[in-house]
Amino acid sequence: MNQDVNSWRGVQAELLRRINEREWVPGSLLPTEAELAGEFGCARTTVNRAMRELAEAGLLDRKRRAGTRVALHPTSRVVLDIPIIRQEVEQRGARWHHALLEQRTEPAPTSVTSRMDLSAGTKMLHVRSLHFADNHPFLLEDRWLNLAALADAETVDFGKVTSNEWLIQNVPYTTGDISFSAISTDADTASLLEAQEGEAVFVVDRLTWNEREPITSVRLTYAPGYRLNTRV
Amino acid sequence: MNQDVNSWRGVQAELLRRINEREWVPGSLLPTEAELAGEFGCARTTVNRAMRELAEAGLLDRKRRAGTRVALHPTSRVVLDIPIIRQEVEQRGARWHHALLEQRTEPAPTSVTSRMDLSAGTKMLHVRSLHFADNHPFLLEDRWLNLAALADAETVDFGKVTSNEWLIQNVPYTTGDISFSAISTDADTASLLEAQEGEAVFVVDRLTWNEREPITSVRLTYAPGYRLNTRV
DNA sequence: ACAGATAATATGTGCATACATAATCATATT
DNA sequence: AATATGATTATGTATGCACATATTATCTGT
Repeated sequence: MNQDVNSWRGVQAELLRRINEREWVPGSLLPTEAELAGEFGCARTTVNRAMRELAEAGLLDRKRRAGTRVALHPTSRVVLDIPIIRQEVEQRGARWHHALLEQRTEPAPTSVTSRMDLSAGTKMLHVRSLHFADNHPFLLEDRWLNLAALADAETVDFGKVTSNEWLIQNVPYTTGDISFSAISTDADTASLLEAQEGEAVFVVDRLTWNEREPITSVRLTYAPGYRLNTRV
Repeated sequence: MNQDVNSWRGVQAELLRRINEREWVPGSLLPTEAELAGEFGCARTTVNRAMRELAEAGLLDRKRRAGTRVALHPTSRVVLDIPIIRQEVEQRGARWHHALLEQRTEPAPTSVTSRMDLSAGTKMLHVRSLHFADNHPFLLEDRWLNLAALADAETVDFGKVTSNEWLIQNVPYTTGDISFSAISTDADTASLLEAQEGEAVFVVDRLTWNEREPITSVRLTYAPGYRLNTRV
């Protein structure tokens, strides 16, 4: 009974079929929930649930009173699961370890303070560490922690706990901006990652904050050849 | 009345608060839906919806009879909206156009055929085109189309319709693998993108197939400086 | 003590109903 | 013609109820 038309999964499957097989072309108006419920012999609630999820997935556009239409530009929505680094390495079947390069309170560069909306020259906790997969450099983590939000951070030894894991354990709910890009390595980064200077590397910049204030800004510079994979 | 405790959003907000403020620590067992419904003075259905979405988001683990627990390893889940290129350019407030560089049926290189699970040397339709934002090169699209799946494709003029838009209009449901990486430009690509040879660029490789067969393999090489942004 | 049957229970889902809300349409007013 | 007003309607959500399903706990016989 898992795919019956009177289950919401069944209804959803049938709606999907009609969308994919162009029975309902992009932009066209669908029957109302009530009509579909009649056709499928189920409750409107069931149709609603099926359609709601398709709308959340971006396949349908719904408006009260105006009805439901097949989305014109189905921007495919990709879900990336961002694991913590240790997991990412171990998932590849490699042994993980990390080395703390630097842990020091110092004035942050303006590139960091401006992004975090703090005044220039604010002293922050700067943590740099290198993560390894099977003893090869995997990525360089360069992090700035906002001491105004994380007073305890100064007493932690990030050689024992990674800053990432410490944050997950100790900081309540956060939101964040993430951006992915490609850069050429500078000499320092290249030597740490066993890369050649100027080689292209994949970079993730992440800015995290809670309800009231910025928490941390981090740049993850992956060793050459790294690929971030996902499936639609 | 949007955040009342007897609306599912209100319930969800309250549950989130308790999770974030560690009233319910990771791994701990939550009260049952019925109990929470009693506490909040709402129907179990309402609590169910609130909790269901938190479970989908990975914050809760739910099992029948066993109850609901706060997830131990909240792998943050990022949603990337991948728009079609034209939209992406226009969203930045730039004028978009594109130029077809090449459209030719030819044997595909093994790097393509192997990924698509086709025999080496299969003839495919090769389409290369350059997308512009305000007359500056934005990205290079290098696409291979499986003619066995897309017989009509050979008759299309991809100078008029982009291959991307043509595929969306003409190919039913597809799934795909996407991978993001950083590479150094070769001489040819660099000149097309007005980049310097060897400069780091952001690359998206995408492989698409339907139920039975591979459809297309495409590499999008962005001009230097491109960033892919999202929010958690 | 152990395996297997049986009961208990928390979540998962469907339904009928009711009312809320936002967009649209039709009508009346200036 | 432009604008305000109210009716209409499709979706959004809450509720009480019923039953399905997966899992755990308990009981039973050997």
